[in-house]
Amino acid sequence: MELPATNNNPATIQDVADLAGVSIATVSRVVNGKSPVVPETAQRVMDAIRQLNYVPRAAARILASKRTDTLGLIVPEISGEFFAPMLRGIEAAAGEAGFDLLIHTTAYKKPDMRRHTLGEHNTDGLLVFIGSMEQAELERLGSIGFPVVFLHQTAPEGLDIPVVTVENKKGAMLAVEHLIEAHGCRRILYLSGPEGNEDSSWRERGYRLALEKYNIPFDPALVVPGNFSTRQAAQSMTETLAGGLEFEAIFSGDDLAAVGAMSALREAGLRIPEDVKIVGFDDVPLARHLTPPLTTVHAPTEEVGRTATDLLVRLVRREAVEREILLPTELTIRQSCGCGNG
Amino acid sequence: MELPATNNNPATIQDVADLAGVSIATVSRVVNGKSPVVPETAQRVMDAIRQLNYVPRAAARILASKRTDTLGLIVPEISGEFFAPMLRGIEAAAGEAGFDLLIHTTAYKKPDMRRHTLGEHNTDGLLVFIGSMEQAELERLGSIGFPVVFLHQTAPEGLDIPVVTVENKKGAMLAVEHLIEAHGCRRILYLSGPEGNEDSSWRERGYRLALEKYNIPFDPALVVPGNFSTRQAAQSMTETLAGGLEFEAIFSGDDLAAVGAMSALREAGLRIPEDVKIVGFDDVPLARHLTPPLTTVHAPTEEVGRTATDLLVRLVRREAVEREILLPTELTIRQSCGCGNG
DNA sequence: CTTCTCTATGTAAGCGCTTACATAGAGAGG
DNA sequence: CCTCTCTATGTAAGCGCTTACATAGAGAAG
Repeated sequence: MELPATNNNPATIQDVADLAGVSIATVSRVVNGKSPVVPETAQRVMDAIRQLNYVPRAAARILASKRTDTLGLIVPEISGEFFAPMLRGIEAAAGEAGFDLLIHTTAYKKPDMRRHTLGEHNTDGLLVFIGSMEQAELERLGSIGFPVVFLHQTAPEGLDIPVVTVENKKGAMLAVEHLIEAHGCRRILYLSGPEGNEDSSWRERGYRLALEKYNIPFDPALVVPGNFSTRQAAQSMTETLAGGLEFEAIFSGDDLAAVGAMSALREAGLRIPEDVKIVGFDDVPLARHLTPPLTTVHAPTEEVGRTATDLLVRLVRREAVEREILLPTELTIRQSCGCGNG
Repeated sequence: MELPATNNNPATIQDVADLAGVSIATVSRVVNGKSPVVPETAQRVMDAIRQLNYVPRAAARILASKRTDTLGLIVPEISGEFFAPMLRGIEAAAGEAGFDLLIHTTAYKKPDMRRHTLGEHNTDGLLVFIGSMEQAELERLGSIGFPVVFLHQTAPEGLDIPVVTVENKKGAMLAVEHLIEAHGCRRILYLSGPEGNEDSSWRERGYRLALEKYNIPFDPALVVPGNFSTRQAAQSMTETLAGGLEFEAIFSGDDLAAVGAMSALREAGLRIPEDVKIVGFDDVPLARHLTPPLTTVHAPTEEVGRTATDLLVRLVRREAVEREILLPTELTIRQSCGCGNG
């Protein structure tokens, strides 16, 4: 059996050029669909490419063109439920714009060994999720004008970095107001997110504003750490319950914590929503399937990913972009708040 | 304020060499920790690197060295609950071995535009999840001896590709046997995975073997499509319930489908486990927090990711590897099967 | 039939690294 | 003191592309 290529190495642009009887510049033009190339020539080149199974080496392309056609994504951890839809949005938008995606998670990494895994040397722009990059590195990137877009986090002082997030405050207000108006709750617990988390701060602010609106005094004891984590929320709630704190409802900073809280409540023999009502935030895909189905603030997570990516792509292309995009949230009423057929 | 670099472009190895008063070869040696370099020289180079904020361009490195130090991961979709732990294992193992991770999802992609997003041109090896790569491309990679490891899927005929998966059959048997032995169930429904899915086939086989063992005739009507999807399982179950099919328990091909089934059951007014018992497969993080907590076959998903990555790294280094690794599964009993304090 | 304009293609100079090979000193041994 | 070994460093040749610039024909215009 005759082999198409004489040597055993993967074909290069030169091999293709030779086989097609053209110069490598022409091959490059055909591959990139640029400049004028006569259809016949193009066809010859394409045939040669197919015959040799030619695939352009990304590294050579990048080195020569100074573009990577790759977007970087830095997240603390790809925690399932919440992140999946966002990632889907990012993937889709990046793909449509012709960019690849390099993902890097920073959780559980020893911070000493600072190999620059993602940066200007291997991406055209970076999507940075809340709390996953050092200030110093950010400033460095900012100072060289490298395209960066934040997700769910506004830029630190002095750095002009666009951000895409959701209407946290409004969503939280809607949730808490519903608990107050529709269900007459007055002692509402807030299951907060991680210390310093911006989403959580805004949501707490919305929570407080709703209380204020109905002249319900804010009680710091009712703010319980949930850490946006099922496990930690469950533990917190168990302790809180053991402590004898009284409350009629929970507004959870996110759905994952709500799941943990529900789990703890159930174990303590409390019924939802009869004994304790609960509403979450995010509306993760799973929320509707919980028992009872979780009333929660719907956040357009996939849309956030998509929007941020579009923004980044425009930034990479040096187009003008908005400095902040707030995507709308709305209350999705199911049964955990006491509504419905439950 | 004086700027460290005269030009505004990011520093290259040449700039570092100039500043440190050495040749670029020496800088390269320092950066890669190779060959003998006198400590003083190394220190001078490191100082220069720091001063210039030098970061090696990945593309140049790859082009010159023919190594990418990057592993590719191809998955159909990063569906939350199940995939997160696996990804964590992969990320961790790749990082520890000094590799970056390029992730590519194939779901929802038009198959016509076959840009080779991941391949020998930008990775040293590929981790391929079940059903996410075309046969032809696989054969091409196989023919050039490119390192590939399969996740949850055995290699097609004739291709010598190692696979890492879990003891599906054994796990399924354990689950179904438990339902039969401990709870006296005889009419057990199997909520199957996607058509042709290997995990699902093995699990069904385990299900059948367990039935056989107890002389329970297999009833094809009891195999209901769940598609490993919460939504589709819910829909399927709703239809099945409406059809009046009788059964005492459900063995769900995976936990996500179990969630959907539970949701449908609840809506139909059926109690778990009193009216219908259910056990899942995978033991996703969420399983313990469901109502009632889901009895399920625990699969070491993170370990699968880690093991597969280790295997791939060894393959990349041209070391000998096993052709198939089966990680152990075990039954995690909670309350949805009727056990426990529920 | 020139000369001018285009347009399709070729030429060649890098892009920023790695690495085989060359080379220069410094000791060691005689 | 001269030669022989080493060892630390320098030299330079690519790696496989992109792209500015050069060039060659083919018409169009005079």
